[in-house]
Amino acid sequence: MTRPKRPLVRSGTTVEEMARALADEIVRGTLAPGTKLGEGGLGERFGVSRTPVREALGHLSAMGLVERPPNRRAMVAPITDRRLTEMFEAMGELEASCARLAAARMTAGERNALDALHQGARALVRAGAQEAYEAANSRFHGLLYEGCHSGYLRDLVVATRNRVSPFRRAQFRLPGRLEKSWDEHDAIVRAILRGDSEAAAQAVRAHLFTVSAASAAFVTDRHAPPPKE
Amino acid sequence: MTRPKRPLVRSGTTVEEMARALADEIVRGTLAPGTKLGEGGLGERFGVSRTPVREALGHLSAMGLVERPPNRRAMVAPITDRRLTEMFEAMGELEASCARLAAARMTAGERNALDALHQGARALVRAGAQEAYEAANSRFHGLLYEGCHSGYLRDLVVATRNRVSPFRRAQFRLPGRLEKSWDEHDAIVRAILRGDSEAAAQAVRAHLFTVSAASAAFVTDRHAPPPKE
DNA sequence: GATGATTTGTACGTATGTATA
DNA sequence: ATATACATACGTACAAATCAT
Repeated sequence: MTRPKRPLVRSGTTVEEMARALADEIVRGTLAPGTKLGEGGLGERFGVSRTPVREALGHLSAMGLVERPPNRRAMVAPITDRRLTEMFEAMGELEASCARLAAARMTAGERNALDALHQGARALVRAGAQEAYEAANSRFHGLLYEGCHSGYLRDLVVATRNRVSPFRRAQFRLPGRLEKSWDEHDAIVRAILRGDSEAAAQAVRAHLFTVSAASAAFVTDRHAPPPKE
Repeated sequence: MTRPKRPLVRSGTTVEEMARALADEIVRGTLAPGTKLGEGGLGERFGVSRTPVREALGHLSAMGLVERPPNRRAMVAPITDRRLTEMFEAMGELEASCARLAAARMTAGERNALDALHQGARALVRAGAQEAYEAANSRFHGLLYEGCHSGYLRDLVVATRNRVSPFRRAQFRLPGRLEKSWDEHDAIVRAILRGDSEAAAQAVRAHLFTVSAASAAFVTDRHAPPPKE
């Protein structure tokens, strides 16, 4: 919690650092939706004045991660159940688009990398290595995003993924989820390897649908957003 | 119970006003990509100090409409040909997703409104009313975005549309473009009215593909982004 | 409902970094 | 290559709005 002075080796500007740090905490779930973010408090915490804090909040607000009502404290964007459902759905559509394009465009090297990663994950499933599988899962989807060879589409899907990520973290704790996830990935990989765009898109939609359902099982406790400070 | 102390005319804070105004000019093409936006100049123009200007620029930057290199003047985001192609492609995918969902979810009223608008536009095509058709075209696509009943997906597609809009303005000036556009819309409407999701998605992709090609014909004069001011 | 304490919105000053003659 | 001009990054000051009592 002690961030006394600013490190002289700055990767970018102070604002970017803060925005990244905060975005990270929001995405990781450390900062729960609804948490209020006073400018003064943040400034103290990061050892800067309110000006850069405000700018960072501006970025996060434009990213949709925080809400900023005029003259009131900013807060981590609370998400209604309806909005969350919509985001999962959009996520499915976006990833399906990625997969459709990836099936047609991936290089041989990319296809091999995808398959290798996927086959390697089989061992993690058998071992029940939840953490490791989660990481492999992230890389798997990342390869899909890159495979579509469209930076813009990748940006959209990554942004959406970040916004739903606090809610999908726990899904792998459901019994049997690892095995099912691997099987679903398998259908995706097969379709892509044989270059079947429509099948790939369809498989991804099916996969994301179950992810959405599994995640929803962990989000039963949100209704109206009561300010939880 | 509602007692807004502040006149609602002032639709938000100064920053929001400026951000909207600038975004509008960028989207309309009044501010060409590459145009440099000095903080001092903008502040003078809007009659405010640099602080709110900076915040507005932060918003626009996060939206991707302006680029903000550290310690240098901000500029209207220059777009490479590659990026533009990617955005048109993503636009097609997003609208196709909207259409797929719309075909399954639109209410009877929404279907009627879509069909009515479309049939009405036939007269505009015959009259060669370019301006009017362009407006009808906007409403047509807007109805698709609403018809998917997903606010999040709508936001994504609208944001993308705004970013490519400076480049698609001129497409209707191509000879025969109005007729072709109407025919393509017709395929979309028919698929939606009969509830055929896949056909609707496919028709939209085809439509956007030709829009992209028609627009590209007007964007032959951009290569590397030479600072143009 | 009125009043004092917080917090935000905006202005402006200074230091530092970048481009340019 | 050096110096000059200029634009940005951040800090501080104060008014207006909000909230808590």
